[in-house]
Amino acid sequence: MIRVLLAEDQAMVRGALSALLNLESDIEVLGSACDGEAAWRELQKLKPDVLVTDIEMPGLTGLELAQRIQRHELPIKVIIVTTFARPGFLRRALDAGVSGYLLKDAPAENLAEALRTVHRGGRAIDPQLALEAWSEADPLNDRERQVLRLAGEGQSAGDIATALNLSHGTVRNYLSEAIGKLGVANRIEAYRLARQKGWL
Amino acid sequence: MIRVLLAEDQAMVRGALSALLNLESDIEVLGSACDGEAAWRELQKLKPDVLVTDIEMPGLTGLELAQRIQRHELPIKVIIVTTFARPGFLRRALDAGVSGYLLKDAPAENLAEALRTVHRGGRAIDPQLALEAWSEADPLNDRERQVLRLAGEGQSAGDIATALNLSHGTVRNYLSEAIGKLGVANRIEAYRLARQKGWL
DNA sequence: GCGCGCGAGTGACGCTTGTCACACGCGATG
DNA sequence: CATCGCGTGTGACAAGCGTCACTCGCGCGC
Repeated sequence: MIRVLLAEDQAMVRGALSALLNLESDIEVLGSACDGEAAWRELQKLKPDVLVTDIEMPGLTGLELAQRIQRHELPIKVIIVTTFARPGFLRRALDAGVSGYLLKDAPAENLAEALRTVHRGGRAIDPQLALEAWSEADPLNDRERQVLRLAGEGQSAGDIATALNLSHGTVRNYLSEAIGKLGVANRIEAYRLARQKGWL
Repeated sequence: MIRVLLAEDQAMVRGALSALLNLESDIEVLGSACDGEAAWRELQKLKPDVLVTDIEMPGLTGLELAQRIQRHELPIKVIIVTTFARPGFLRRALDAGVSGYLLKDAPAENLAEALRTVHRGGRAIDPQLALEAWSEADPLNDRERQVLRLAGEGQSAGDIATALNLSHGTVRNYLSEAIGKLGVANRIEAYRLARQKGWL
């Protein structure tokens, strides 16, 4: 019997996934949580074999949750199930020691299958995403990331400078750098591209 | 027996919802589709009582699908199930004659309940969203919307002008209008705000 | 100690944006 | 018919943006 905890912020999807897994005779859904912190508490109480978690959740994200499990060396496998086919996310997930990474685009049967594979000690990584993940590294450095994030929220160079205690000119230099590295024409495209790749 | 067709682009969520609904003894999932066009074809073949559809799907969106059903006066109720609590979306959905509008944030039991209500001829609208929907009207006109959409993709005034067969100055006038109406400082914020409200 | 790279800042250049006042044509309304 | 509103276009201006060449200081390796 594979004992599973489910973390997913959208209640309807959570309920539906739970129904889906409970159809399997060798899988038991112990419980579910609507955010990372709740999942962390349940985790310690219920001690499941596998945690199935989304990435985007209020408060603690699925990636941070996986990191925390790794740091505490808990004997719990992690499977990430997410909407986002962002190579950067998969990379960070692997660094956090997760055993599975599936897309919500994948057929529903894959989930139970992945659970079994992981429970047996294997790994279940979306194959085409795995390729992309190693093909392209994040070219941005920390400053460029910070600046780009704020620029994407509509802040001007001046605003960003104040927020980061930099000079207005330096901010524009970083933005220019980022735009150049990403091969796009302006900050908006740069933000969109970086975000889509999961570099944020 | 309530006969249901499911339209949802994310295969895993689709499978999970299907499993969820099939647990109910009075509900039968006839089939499912992964985009709007596929749903439209299935609809005519299977003639379900109720269509449960997401909004964001490749090609034809759930809203457009609902409009099409309304125009053809098909005897099929529509329930929208979406991630987005955007007042503008609900508004457009109601204009398209849908009977239900649920958020994926809502508890999973609500879906079956909503299906029954709608099948009985009632309506199932997320209550708190219903309030917001009438509080704020979309201040943008068609041109402003088009221009803002393209601006949000990083296109310059010149690019947008070419795309819409307008002059470069006119595009800037529209953008300025939109920025003013939304009370923000630049195109990026304008895009974000409009998008969040569902005015897009 | 010297040079090197790197983070940060400066100043200048030309282009893009955001704003505004104004003009034109056209359909609706009086 | 005159007039209004509306969509569109123009021209001008200031501010912001993207780029580049250059500077300064600091830590690191040789």
